[in-house]
Order: sequence, then C-alpha cells, then structure tokens
Amino acid sequence: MFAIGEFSRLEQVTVKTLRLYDELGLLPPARVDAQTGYRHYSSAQLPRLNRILVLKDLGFDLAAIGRLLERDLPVAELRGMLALRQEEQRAAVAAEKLRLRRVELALAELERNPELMEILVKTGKAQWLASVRATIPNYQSVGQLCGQVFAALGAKAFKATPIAIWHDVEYRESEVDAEAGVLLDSPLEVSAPLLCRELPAVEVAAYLHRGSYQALPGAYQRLSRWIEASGWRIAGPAREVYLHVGYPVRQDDETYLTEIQFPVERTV
Amino acid sequence: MFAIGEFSRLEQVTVKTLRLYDELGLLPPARVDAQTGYRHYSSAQLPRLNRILVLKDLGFDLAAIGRLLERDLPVAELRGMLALRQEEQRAAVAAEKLRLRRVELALAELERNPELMEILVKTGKAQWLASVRATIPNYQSVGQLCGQVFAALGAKAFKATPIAIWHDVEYRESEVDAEAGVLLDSPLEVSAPLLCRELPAVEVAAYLHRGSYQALPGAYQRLSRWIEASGWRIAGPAREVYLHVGYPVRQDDETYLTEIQFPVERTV
DNA sequence: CTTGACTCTCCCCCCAGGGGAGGCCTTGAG
DNA sequence: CTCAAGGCCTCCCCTGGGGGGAGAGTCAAG
Repeated sequence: MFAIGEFSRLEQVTVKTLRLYDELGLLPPARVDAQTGYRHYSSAQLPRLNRILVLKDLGFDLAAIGRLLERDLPVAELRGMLALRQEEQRAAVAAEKLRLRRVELALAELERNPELMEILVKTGKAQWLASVRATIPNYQSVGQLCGQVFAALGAKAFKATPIAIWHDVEYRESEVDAEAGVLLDSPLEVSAPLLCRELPAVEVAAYLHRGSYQALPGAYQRLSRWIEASGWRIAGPAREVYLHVGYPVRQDDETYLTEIQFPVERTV
Repeated sequence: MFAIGEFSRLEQVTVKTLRLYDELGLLPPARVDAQTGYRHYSSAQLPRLNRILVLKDLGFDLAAIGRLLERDLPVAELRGMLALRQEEQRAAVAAEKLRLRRVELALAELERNPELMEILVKTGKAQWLASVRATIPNYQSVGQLCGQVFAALGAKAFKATPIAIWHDVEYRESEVDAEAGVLLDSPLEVSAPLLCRELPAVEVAAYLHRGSYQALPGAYQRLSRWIEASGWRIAGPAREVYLHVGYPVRQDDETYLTEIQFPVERTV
C-alpha cells in the first residue's frame, strides 16, 4: 500500500492528477481511510494508471478513457475507437500543417512588404442574393448594374449589402460577365430582370481591401497567389462585397472597404 | 454605424466574441450608448477586426494580438513575433505527427495482438542511486546483487525501490555487465563495493511488464521495436525497475510488476 | 400599442488539472 | 513524551476563448 505521494512518484504523476482520477472514477484508490480520508493505492493499480496515461498520450480525453477502461470492452470496440482517434489525429496534423504554411507565408511576405497579408478562409452561412446579371463593358461599370438593383428593390434593400460576382474565369478588358446584387437574409419576390437565388454556404478566401478600386487588380493577384500557396484551390467565381462605399460613388476613396472573396476547396 | 449583431454578421463572428474583444480592449466599439449600453460599431473598424481574426488564425493568443495591435509597433517586432510563432508552430506540427505515429502504431499492433502496447515516454526527475556493479553469469542472478545492496544498506533502504541497469548493449547469454541498486531521493553515504551516484533526469521509454520474468526478453524486443517505430532512438543502457516483487523472489509470479526503461532521444 | 427581435449584464460551463488556504494526520528526533 | 516538519485532506479560484442561458431593458415595424 502506498500513500498518494509515493504512488504518484512511481509513475511521475502529480497528486492533483490522482485525486482528479479518483473523483472521475477512473482510478479509485484501493482503500480510503474512513477516518482521515487518506487515499491508499496498491501496486496492483499501477497497470491501470499506466493504461490511463498511455491512452491520454494517444489523445483520448478522460471521458473516452473511462469508457475504454470499462470491463469487458470488446477488442473490436477498442479498435473502432482507435481508428476514430486516428482520423481525428490525421485531421489535427493536417490542420497544424496548414497553419504552419500560413505562418511561413506571412513571414515570407513580410520580407517583401511591410504589411501583413490579411487573408482569412471562412465558412459563410447560406444567404440569399437578389441580383441582375449582364455583360458590361468593364469592371467599373458594375456600379450602374448595382444602381439598377437598388432602383428595382427600392426601400426593401435599403440597408442590404451590395455585392458583385465576376463569372469570367480570367481577367477581361471588355465584355465582362458580371452579376450585381444585394445580400439578404431571406428570399424576396423580385421581377425581371432581377433574379433571387440562394448562395450556398461555402468556404471562401477573403481579403479585405481598403481604399481605391484602382488597386483591386493587384489585390486579386495577391489573393490568388496566397490561395495557391496556402493549400487551397479556387472553386468558383470571385465576389466583391462592398462593405463601405460613399455616395456618390467614386473610384478612389481611402475609406472604401471591399472584401474580395474566392470560393475555395482544399488541395491538401 | 452598425449594431453589434449586424457588425458580427459582416465578418462571421459571434456577438459573444465581439463583447469579449470589447472587454479585453482589443476592439472597443466606436460608440457605446451611455443610456442603454448598446454597442455601435463603424465600418472603419472592420480592418481591425479582420486583423484580429487573421492573427488568431496564425495561432496568436488574444494577449499577443493585443500587443501586436498597439500603435507604432515596429515591423521588426512583428517579424520577431512571427518568427517565434513559426518555431512554436513547427514544434506543434512535430508533436502532432509523433502522436499520429503512436496512434497508427497502436492500431497496427492491435491487428496482431489483442492487447495494447502500453508504452510511454516520460521525463523523469533526477534521482540518486546506491548500487553495486559486477559481471554476473546471467540476467537472473541480478537478484543476488540486489540482495547485497539491501544487506549493506540495512534499514536505510527499507522502502526504497530496487532497480537494475544492464550496461551491455546487446543481449548476452553469460558475463552480463550488471548494476543493481536502489533509488533514493537524496544522496547517501555508502561504503565499497557500493557507490552512490546521481541518475540525471532523462527521457525514458517505459513499458510496464506484468508477470513472470521469463517473458522479459519478449518485452525488451517489443519495446525496442516501438522506440524505433515511434521516432526515438535508444540513448543509454536499459533499466529494470522492480515495482512489485514478492518475497521470497521467484522467477514466475503473475503479480510481479517490472518497468523496463530505455533512455531515448528523438530522431525526428 | 404591441409584439417580436435585439441587446444588455451576470452567472455558470467546458478541459485537465495548477495554486494555494486552512486544517488534520503521521512520523522521526530529541 | 512532546514537538516540528512534512503529508494529506477538502474547498475555492484560475487557466483560454468563448458558449448557453436567465432576466430585464430597448428598438422598430405593423
């Protein structure tokens, strides 16, 4: 019989840990003195403690370990939980690697440019889009298309966020296949030429651009380079979300905020 | 000006998160209504929120982000913190990979054997060892060597844990270079042929063996295979810690507990 | 005017323990 | 025998980044 401190030293575990495992029922002491409350452990309990530590080392949480320690656990079930754990661990490795790539990329970019590349991959929610699609002479003309949408919706779109979607895959100097509209929380009845459709929840790589629209092409380039380098692939047409515009709209205002988004999917 | 809910939707952040960032001073709202306590955010705060999210995505904790957001942060310092973050992240990737290897190994071993290989790498504390070293005819004879130690120390070693160290690198049928002794918390004056020395704190791969000593050779094999496969290398002589022996000592008792340890160092 | 959607603060919860206070218990030394 | 040191007990608060919910106040549209 060992006192809790002796027992803790045998397997390099703290006393706190043993008391916690007692409380959770993972490793009740062999005997508890009813008078003093002192816990006493027997050497026959070392294998159980060791097993707990091994399972913890494999990444199981204490609740799962409790289940794994129950008597009569069929081997098949242990195998199943380990296989599950393996999948989780693979995902964890992949996630940590991706984060490392992002850190390395940020550091490399910082060598060239004193500003951080502030790009985020986020999973949006599904939203509704009331929009009109047309071929327009150039990217700047999307403003008029947006104006059409606001004119058609009137007060119903008073506070909605304007957005543009570029359906062309590559950069075009003319005849741009553009869609302009507003984001909504719920579907809306609209009349031609407007359409209302649901934008599915999708992962997008987003860059928040500040200032003049003239700098947008460079931002698109940096964003698409980042996507490639960070382990993603472009999976849909680019979007521009106009988070802050002034009226009347100018091409050049330092306070403008435009979020450029590319739907993406993982390559690694 | 946006209410907190609208603002939260702009960057896919929960309201709870915004309130926390306010409390931590990371992102105080542009205006707080003194009457109602309502928080109001301006679109000019989106870049700051975005920066917070990017830094969080790179793995910084909120305290570090607070420091990084302070005005007049020199680029060199940002670079330094990123480089530090890179090192941490590399370590995190390595640790997750090692854990994945252990899980995969456990699963593979389970295919062959219905019992888990319960091996742990642990970092011990430095301890003192009072021991005698000699060449003995075979592994079983270590019992007599241990007996010498206990006889020489008498009551001073009454409750100490016996241990053996095998100084030969490979398995030997005869003329084993063995050391037997007891583990102590503090140095002890001993007389020849005993020696007292400090065992440094070192990482050991440990396997807790249950039962007969006759099964020890197989345990050594499994342990050394595990060490190789898990990304470690043997870095010193093996030790046997006798956690539970009965008296008189027999070679075969199901309740015996023996921890086999190899000092190890990482290969990856 | 009402109703439903928002927002506020405050409190408890997660996980695997760590740190410490205040008080009882054991053990070895004098 | 007593005394002091060190073990051990329970209880409470803390970690990080929020999540969940209670109870109450606020806002905007019909």
